[in-house]
Amino acid sequence: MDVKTVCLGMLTDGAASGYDLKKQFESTFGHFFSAGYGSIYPALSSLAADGLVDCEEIPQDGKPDRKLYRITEAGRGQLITALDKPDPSHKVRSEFLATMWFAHLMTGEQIRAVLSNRLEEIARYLEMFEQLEQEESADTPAGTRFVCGCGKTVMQALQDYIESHGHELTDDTNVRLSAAN
Amino acid sequence: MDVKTVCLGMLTDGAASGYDLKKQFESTFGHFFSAGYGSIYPALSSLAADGLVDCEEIPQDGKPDRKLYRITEAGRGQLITALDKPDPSHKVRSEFLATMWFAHLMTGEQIRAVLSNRLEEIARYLEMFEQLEQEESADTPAGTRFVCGCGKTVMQALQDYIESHGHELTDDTNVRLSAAN
DNA sequence: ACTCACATGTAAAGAGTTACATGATTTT
DNA sequence: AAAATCATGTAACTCTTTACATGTGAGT
Repeated sequence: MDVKTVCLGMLTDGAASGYDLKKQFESTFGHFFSAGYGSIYPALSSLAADGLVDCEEIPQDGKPDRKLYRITEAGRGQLITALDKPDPSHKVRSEFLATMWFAHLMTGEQIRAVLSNRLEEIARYLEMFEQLEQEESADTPAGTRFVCGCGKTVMQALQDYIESHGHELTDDTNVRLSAAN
Repeated sequence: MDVKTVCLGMLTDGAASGYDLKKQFESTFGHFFSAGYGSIYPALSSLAADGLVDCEEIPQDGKPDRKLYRITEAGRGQLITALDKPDPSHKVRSEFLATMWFAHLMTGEQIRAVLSNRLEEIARYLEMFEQLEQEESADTPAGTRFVCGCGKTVMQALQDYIESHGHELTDDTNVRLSAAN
């Protein structure tokens, strides 16, 4: 599943512009799938060229025309086909964990900085999840609840782990540093 | 931090070949940083060209010469510089979660297949973590323990969440399907 | 007989990120 | 006065993935 397919899926929620989709990539999708304008705009153009979405141009003054995209029947069919894969990937690419793997080559100060920055980002995500939960209503799709629930659970587990085991990294480094001096 | 830097870091553990590094990418690093031969071999060549690693060619019969790489002092310096970033990224790209977001467009059968495949992969990782824990000794670096601990904790949280909330996805779909028929 | 492990590498293709280019309106 | 929001898009660059290319030896 690429950016094109995710955009197509987002449009099942209603018509939207590339700018609108970007906001969704930053908020709700942010913790598991990111995309920038450089992927989104070409994706929408390509979907339109394939007849999977329709585009309505809405003139505006002072800004470029707003392009409102709507999924077509063909697009819906294509999306349902794309969703029919029994083993979708789930990939993590973490410079954070790679860095921590080599913690013995760092100073305690460096490690603490990395850890505290990570905790800050986790806290930002957790705040977002809590806000999303408050906005939830009876017609919030089960998929949305599930994915946000996964995100919240995983972030909390990570937060707990860093808070309870992070010190082991700096303790060890300090031992090594004092032994070396 | 790219594949080159991670390879450099792996070599602080002792000399290794590209083939050896690949095995480490598949096992211990597998859950947070992956790389194939197509990235590893060019990375090692490039590191050697920059004098960050030395290469010793060991003739073998029937197989290509084994190329044993060792990190140099320059390489160690470069690695320590690369590690000095206070905010390393931690990115997830999950087709799995994207698929589940759109669960209302899928059948209960499709959803159950996706969920059970995900649980199987999680179980494989958890088995690996347990085996690694048994192999741990007093001189296992703190970084290794920490990263594996993170992985195990997060995987368990995800497993628990899927097991306790997965049915909400299929329940909802069944309601929708029977309402539609 | 077949498959797995060992062992290296290249080349093309695919995908995404970053930087650039432009510019009005609203909020701080 | 500065920064953020709205709004679109391209082009170059970086990086990874996949497919190809080759071949032995050991285990099942």
